[in-house]
This record gives sequence, structure tokens and C-alpha cells, in this order.
Amino acid sequence: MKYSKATNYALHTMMYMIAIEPNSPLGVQQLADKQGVSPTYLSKILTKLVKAGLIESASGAHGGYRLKGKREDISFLDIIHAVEGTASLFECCGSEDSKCLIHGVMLEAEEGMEQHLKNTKMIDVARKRFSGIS
Amino acid sequence: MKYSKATNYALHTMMYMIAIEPNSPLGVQQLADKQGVSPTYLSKILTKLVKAGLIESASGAHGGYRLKGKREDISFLDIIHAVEGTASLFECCGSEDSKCLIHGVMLEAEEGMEQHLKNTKMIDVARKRFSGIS
DNA sequence: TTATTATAGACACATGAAGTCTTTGATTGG
DNA sequence: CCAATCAAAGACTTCATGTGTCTATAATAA
Ligand code: SF4
Ligand code: SF4
Repeated sequence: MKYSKATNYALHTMMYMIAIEPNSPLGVQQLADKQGVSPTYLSKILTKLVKAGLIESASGAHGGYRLKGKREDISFLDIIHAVEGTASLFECCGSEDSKCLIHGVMLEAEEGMEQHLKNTKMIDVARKRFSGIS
Repeated sequence: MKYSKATNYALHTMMYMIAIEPNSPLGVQQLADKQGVSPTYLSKILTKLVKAGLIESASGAHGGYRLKGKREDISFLDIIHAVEGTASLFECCGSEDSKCLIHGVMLEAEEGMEQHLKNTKMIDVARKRFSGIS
């Protein structure tokens, strides 16, 4: 029961891209260097973000990753869902439609966490001052 | 990033004990039967609850597990912390005291979930009607 | 064409969850 | 005391997933 390191990498990368807002695409090489992670591994994570529609990629020379549209709307939850998936944290005995009360409480609790992650936009944190990767 | 099945077992067992409120201790054998889980495995989980002070155990004939004090105060969070531990869901680069803003948002989100689990007492759900294990 | 860069998949490795088995120790009842 | 009962503890296996590497392929710019 822990967030994966991949989520950590994804959050830092997205925060960086949103904070500096470059005009040219960023290569996975430099993004990986900043976090001390292998480029090939980070690329697998970033590919998930591409498929989620958060960023876009460009192959070839001077290619790389760039934010895709609407910079202000990207929330923490968007990134986490892209990396960790959208399945519920509490899964149990089969696919009964009539979830019991225990299940209900757990889902409500999870909802509480997701609400906060949904309401907090990346750009809000980026503006405050980003003390993460240089 | 999922709650373990052990947490599920612990919640169901505690809900059962709180709902029926027996005077005599319950053996792990019958508790395990209700959930279709191995008795020895369930006992390992229940031992965690004992160490957390939520229940108490008695060896020997007619022994078993019994609630320990204050039945009304047991929250979902108490049980989850006993089984899953109290570590944060979001851990990262070393033990710096100066957590960055990303870290802060994640901790706040987690706090949102824990608040709900803390405020919801097991007995509240037990009173409503427990549609779980018969 | 060649250099650059993302994508994909196979692969290896470490970690933790899930479960079994056995031994030990404590308690009750005869 | 003796035997049956029951929890506690630890070693052990198995399996799933996270983490990461490596290589081949495809796309693009110079
Ligand atoms: S929480 Fe409810 S739905 Fe889930 S296993 Fe227990 S009884 Fe079934
Ligand atoms: S979230 Fe903050 S404290 Fe955690 S690794 Fe990133 S910069 Fe460091």
C-alpha cells in the first residue's frame, strides 16, 4: 500500500514541465538526469502520460515531450491516474453490485483523497515555488 | 497501490465481533470459516490487532479472541493502521525534513482519506445492518 | 543517409503479499 | 499430572508487481 516510485517520477517531471514552460520539446535524457533515473525507464512512464493525453511526444532529432494543451487544468489526480490506473484501492470478493457497508466506507474514504488530488492543480504548486528537482 | 486482503479480513473480523458482541472468546477457526480463509493465516493478522491493543487473546481450551475495552471507539483507521502500518503512502528521496510542495500535497490528500476513516466508527456501520459475512 | 529520439517488448531482479506448515507455549478440564 | 485445546512465532514457498535494463524498431530532422 504505497504510491509507486513511477508516480513520483511522473509528478516531478510534470511539475518541471509546467513550471518552466519551454517552447521546444524536452528530451527524456535531460529529464531523467534531473531525477537520477534511467532514461529508458522514465520513457516508459512518460509514454503513459502521452496515452493519457497529458503530454505529447515527437520522435526524431530535436524531439521529445511537450505539454498538450490546457496547462492550467492538469491536476495531481490526472497524473496519478495515468500512472497508477483508475482502479479502486479497495477490492474484494467478486463483482457483486450490492457492495456492503464496509465497502462503502472505504470508497468514501478514497473519494476524500481523490477530491483533494483533483482540486489541487499542478500549476498552483508550480507558482508557489518549486523546491524539487533544481 | 491497493489495500491488502489482510486488511479486508481484519475489517470483516472486527465488524463481526463488534456486531454480535459475544461474552465468550471467539476461536480463530470459526472466524476463518466465515471468510473462507486459512485459520493460521488469519491468526497472523489477528495477532497484529492484539499488538495494536484492539483485541485480546486467550490461549488454552475455550480460548480465542475478544474485544478489548471501549467498543464504541474503534474506527476503521485503527484497524487499517494495525494491519498496514502507519507509514505514509508517499515516500521519496531520503529523510529530508524540508519536504517539497509536491510532498505536501500528497500528504494532505492522504490526510483527507484518513480523516474519514478515523471519523467513521465500526459500531456505526454495525448498527446500520451488516450485510457482510453472515 | 545518418544521427537523433520515442516506442515497444522481452527480459531480469527485488520486493512484498499471500498462504502453508511446524514448533512452541499457555491454558483448561479431567 | 496428563491430555486436549488454542494462540504465537518463525521458517518456508509461491505468486504478483514494481523497478529497471537491453535491444530492436519506427519516426523525424539535418
Ligand atoms: S467489503 Fe463488502 S463487498 Fe467487499 S468483500 Fe466484504 S462483504 Fe463483500
Ligand atoms: S516530493 Fe519533494 S521531498 Fe519527495 S522526492 Fe520529490 S522533491 Fe523530494
